[in-house]
Amino acid sequence: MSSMAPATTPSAAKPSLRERKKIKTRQAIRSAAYRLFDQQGYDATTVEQIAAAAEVSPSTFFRYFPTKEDVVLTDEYDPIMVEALRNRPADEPVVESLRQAILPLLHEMHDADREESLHRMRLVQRIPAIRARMGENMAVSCDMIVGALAQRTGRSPKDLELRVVVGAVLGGWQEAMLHWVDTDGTADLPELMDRALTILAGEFAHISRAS
Amino acid sequence: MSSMAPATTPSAAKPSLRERKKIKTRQAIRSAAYRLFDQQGYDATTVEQIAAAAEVSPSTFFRYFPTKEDVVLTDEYDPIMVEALRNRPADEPVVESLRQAILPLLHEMHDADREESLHRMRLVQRIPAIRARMGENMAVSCDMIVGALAQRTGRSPKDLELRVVVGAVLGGWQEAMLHWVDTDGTADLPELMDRALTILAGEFAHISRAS
DNA sequence: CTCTTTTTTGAGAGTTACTTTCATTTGATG
DNA sequence: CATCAAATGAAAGTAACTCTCAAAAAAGAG
Repeated sequence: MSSMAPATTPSAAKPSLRERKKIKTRQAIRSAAYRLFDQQGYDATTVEQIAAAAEVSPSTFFRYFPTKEDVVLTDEYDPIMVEALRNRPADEPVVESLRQAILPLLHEMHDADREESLHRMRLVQRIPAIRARMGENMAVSCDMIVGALAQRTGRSPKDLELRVVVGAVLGGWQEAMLHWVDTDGTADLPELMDRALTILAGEFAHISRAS
Repeated sequence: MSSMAPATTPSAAKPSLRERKKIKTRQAIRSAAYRLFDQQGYDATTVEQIAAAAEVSPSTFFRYFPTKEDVVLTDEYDPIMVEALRNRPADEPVVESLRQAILPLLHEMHDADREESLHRMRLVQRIPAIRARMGENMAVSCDMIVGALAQRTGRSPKDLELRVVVGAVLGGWQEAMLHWVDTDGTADLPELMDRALTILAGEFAHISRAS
């Protein structure tokens, strides 16, 4: 999902020297950026400063991150999520599949990167530009998830039901994450998300049709 | 909600000459912008071109629209929505209040501005920068709606249930609108949204707890 | 109508994110 | 070592957005 974690080396096999250098540079840029964001704020920090602090040229910065926002929002979980969704039984209800795909991800994130995730979500909450990009990532994730589910269930990717359900779950998810930030990360994130889904079940159960 | 319509003169009483001029300028800029977007695409159109086509200076452009994206995304419906939510009975279920507040808005939009809404949503769908801003507006709307509902029901604005439900409804709403664009606006938007809510009710009804 | 006050506008210069190009370096490979 | 491909840096360019200040236009009072 949007704005999760910056990949804790996803099972590296045998990185060549070049790869290792690339990874190191990437992380050097990122941590320099976070340091500066903390010191002077996001907007007040220019890309040139980040590049200088990481000891690379500005052009190198943009080679690693297409935009300044991408330093914060790099989503490495979408493919995992799509894969998880593909492997669910074809006749499982959509929401249940989503739950089963999301919760393990949250657990992994919670165990491995809690501090950094919190840091990142705080920026998402505070900086409009980042919130905006988060929204875009959301839309992209939504498309991918809908695509995966459509394929699995043989429906069209334009199917109203699919899209609405996925959109709703992601919308609820985002709010759950923001709530988590509001509590300063004291709550248990996966448990929070589980609760969120239960809430939705309770709320929507009474709706039929009206107008 | 985010990215709806550019206000069809919301019950104008007696605009002074100054006001009238302002409105005219605003619309001149907007229609010039839409014309150019159609001709050359959004990204290829610079603010200077828009200003020139509308016969104002670039500085004037930015006085009317803080960013280029705001030409497309100007939300005049949030206050109406909040007002509608305040006037609902205090013990009404949250989702029902949302439905009752949203549907009339969609009807109004559908009757008054269908063509322009469609035009706008097409840009939302196609242009990443606009989609991003749409996401941000979404978040802002979400906050406002949560705030209104929190006040009405005496809950905290940080209340998990409230936030998750509102987030989910807005997420579903957005997808419904995008679906509407996919059908080229042939569907009836309010009916679509009503259907979306019904779908959610059906989907979430089966969830309880697991893990 | 005239003078004063306030608002709107335009011109221009400045900042910064982001792009593009090209020459140089540096790690990989036979 | 020699050759090839990839990573880097320097530098110039674009366009969105900001800021300042002075001119023009409207509102209001005498």
